[in-house]
Amino acid sequence: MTQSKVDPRILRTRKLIMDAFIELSEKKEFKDITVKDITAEAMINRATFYYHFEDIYDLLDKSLSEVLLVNLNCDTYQNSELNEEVLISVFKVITNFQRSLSNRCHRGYEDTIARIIREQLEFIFYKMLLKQRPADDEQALKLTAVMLSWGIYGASVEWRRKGDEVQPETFIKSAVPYIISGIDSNSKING
Amino acid sequence: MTQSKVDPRILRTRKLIMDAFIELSEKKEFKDITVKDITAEAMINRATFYYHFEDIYDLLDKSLSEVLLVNLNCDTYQNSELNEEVLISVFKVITNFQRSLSNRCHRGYEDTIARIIREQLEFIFYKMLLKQRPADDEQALKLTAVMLSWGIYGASVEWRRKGDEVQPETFIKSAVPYIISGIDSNSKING
DNA sequence: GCTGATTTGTTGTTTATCCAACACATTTAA
DNA sequence: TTAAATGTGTTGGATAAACAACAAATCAGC
Repeated sequence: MTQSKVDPRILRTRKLIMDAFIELSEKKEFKDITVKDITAEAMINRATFYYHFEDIYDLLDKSLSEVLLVNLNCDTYQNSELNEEVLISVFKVITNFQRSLSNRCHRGYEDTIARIIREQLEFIFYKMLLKQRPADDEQALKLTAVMLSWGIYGASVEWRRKGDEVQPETFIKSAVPYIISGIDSNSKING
Repeated sequence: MTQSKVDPRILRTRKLIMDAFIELSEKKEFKDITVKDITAEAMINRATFYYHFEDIYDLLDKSLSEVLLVNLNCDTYQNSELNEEVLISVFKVITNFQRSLSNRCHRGYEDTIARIIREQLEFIFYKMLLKQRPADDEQALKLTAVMLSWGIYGASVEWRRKGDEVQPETFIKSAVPYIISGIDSNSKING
């Protein structure tokens, strides 16, 4: 999966940069953070930053992806079934993640964040579907993953719009059965 | 004072190593910590460790020196007088420092730790005396600093021996006037 | 004792990082 | 508007760190 031979300096430096970015994000808004701030906090040269990232938006992208991936604990999900329990669990992770982000004041970058969340969801949903139904058409599974990711993300937006009145778990539970029945029991498609 | 041109990589790596060492010291005893453990925690190569430190004892030495120096807030002391207030303050720092060390289980290295503490005390006392009495003989001031450092350290040993019954402040206050009167008012020596 | 495994230091070569420039864009204040 | 200051992104040459391989010391169990 991941390259086994990657220079430790690269891993260390990426970690230093990302940690510095997370640290700064808790103090300032994203728009007020400069590359210089980050490299100073990370104790690395500014040129080194550009060796690893295109620009600060690329860093935002990759940092959030990684944090989310860790939260989603990808290995766990990839080895379990895409059932009601998992969908509820994923929804809870997403709502938690967005709550932690809003504390860190990334206003104005909702689109980027939304894209990152959807991409990650799509990625793990697709992996799970592939394992669950290896015989099915890949394009169909891919599209299913896309729709599920948009659906889950949309639900989280709706949940926030309602002002966090109910628990994420109870909120998503009302809709999940409709989704699951399409995935779980209606298995005669392409079968 | 310090070199103005030192490669940032050196500072960063030293910090990574020392932080890793402090981190590990909170989990294991010193005797159970290997160079490999430290370099793994610090995310650096083992060879790099030997580029910066002679061995693990050298690291212990330099780490404790630095931590103590930060605690003593050297700049502050160097710009103030060597009076009763300062001596009490220094004594409190030392007792606090030793308490934090005993939590970290460095048993068997009391001698090394004692030496480090005395060397640091001697260093700042000498600097203060030099400023306070620039006209006096340097060797005499140096010896005074040596005796003061041993005295303060010995007092901390005695304080621990009594089982932390009294506050460090009240403990040292009983003896300080005798010390101070020799430094402060009896200024006709060499004068 | 012995054997295998682990740790300790060392060395030559490769590579990621540093640095000092540089041109260009953006902001700030006069 | 202009000028000074600050931030962005790039480059070539210098250097610290990584790596692999090594001998030697230390420690474990037999």
